[in-house]
Amino acid sequence: MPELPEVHTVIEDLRAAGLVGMRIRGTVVSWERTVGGDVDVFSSRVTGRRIAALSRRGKYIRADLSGGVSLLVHLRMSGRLFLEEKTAPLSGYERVRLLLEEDHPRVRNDRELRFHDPRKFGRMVATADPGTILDALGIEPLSSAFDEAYLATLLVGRRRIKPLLLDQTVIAGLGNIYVDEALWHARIHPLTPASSLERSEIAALAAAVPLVLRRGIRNLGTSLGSGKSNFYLPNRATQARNQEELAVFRRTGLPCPRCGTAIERLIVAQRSSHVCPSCQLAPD
DNA sequence: ATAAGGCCCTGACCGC
DNA sequence: TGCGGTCAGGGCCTTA
Repeated sequence: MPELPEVHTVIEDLRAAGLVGMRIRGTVVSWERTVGGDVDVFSSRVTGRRIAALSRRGKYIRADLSGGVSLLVHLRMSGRLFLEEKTAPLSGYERVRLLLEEDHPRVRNDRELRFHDPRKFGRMVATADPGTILDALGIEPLSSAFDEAYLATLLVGRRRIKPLLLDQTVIAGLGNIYVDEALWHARIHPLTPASSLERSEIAALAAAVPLVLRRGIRNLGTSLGSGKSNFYLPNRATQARNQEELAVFRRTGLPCPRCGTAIERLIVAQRSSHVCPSCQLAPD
């Protein structure tokens, strides 16, 4: 599911639900690998600590806990976070549950943060040194430092543009959806060598990336798949509506919103990619 | 640095 | 209904 806009939405949901300020009074881990393999170490690092702040870095959710510990959550393909009453029924897909209590105004301990993850790819890591993980990430594409000049420096000597944009150590937060959308906006084919982009194309891409991300955030994320049993919904599932504004992603055979040509699908870096063959000309 | 392929996992969906 | 193949929004690892 989640790329930058979806992770952003999840964090906003948790903040609005009152997660910041709550204290972790215990854990229930039912899939050890989610927490890095050692349940006791994980539990002892987080138990008793207060959630002091929530933030995002790339596709990571970062919860800073009291005592200098940070909890890093990566949702990968199917992870979701729910702040729920402890009496709410379990789905069977909860891999980690953080039992919570509220300090104020009077102590309640009837809620828990549930990490729901059918495919078990997600991770929840407790560490005193989050920089070890987060410092490896590239630039935040919504920061003011991400501009045409900076993007140009990332492209020098590099090969195909799409794998470059998906590389989290280069730019942090883009995934398959928003890369395809940004390339369509900039009229760049995903196989184009990054080092061959012209100045005008770099400028277009530098504008398209934040454009598609901000639109995604405004729309509360993209929710794909159909029907009731969609595993890939962000928390505000019923409100996510960016899928209605996608130009090319998973729109194979449908008309390009700009020129009407049928959208085509191809594989780039083992990921499905979607292009308008008229707007995005393939390299030689 | 780059690219391919395997792997981690489960569920939805489609054709037979 | 069952079975097998394909696909999935991510990322890590190994091999050329």
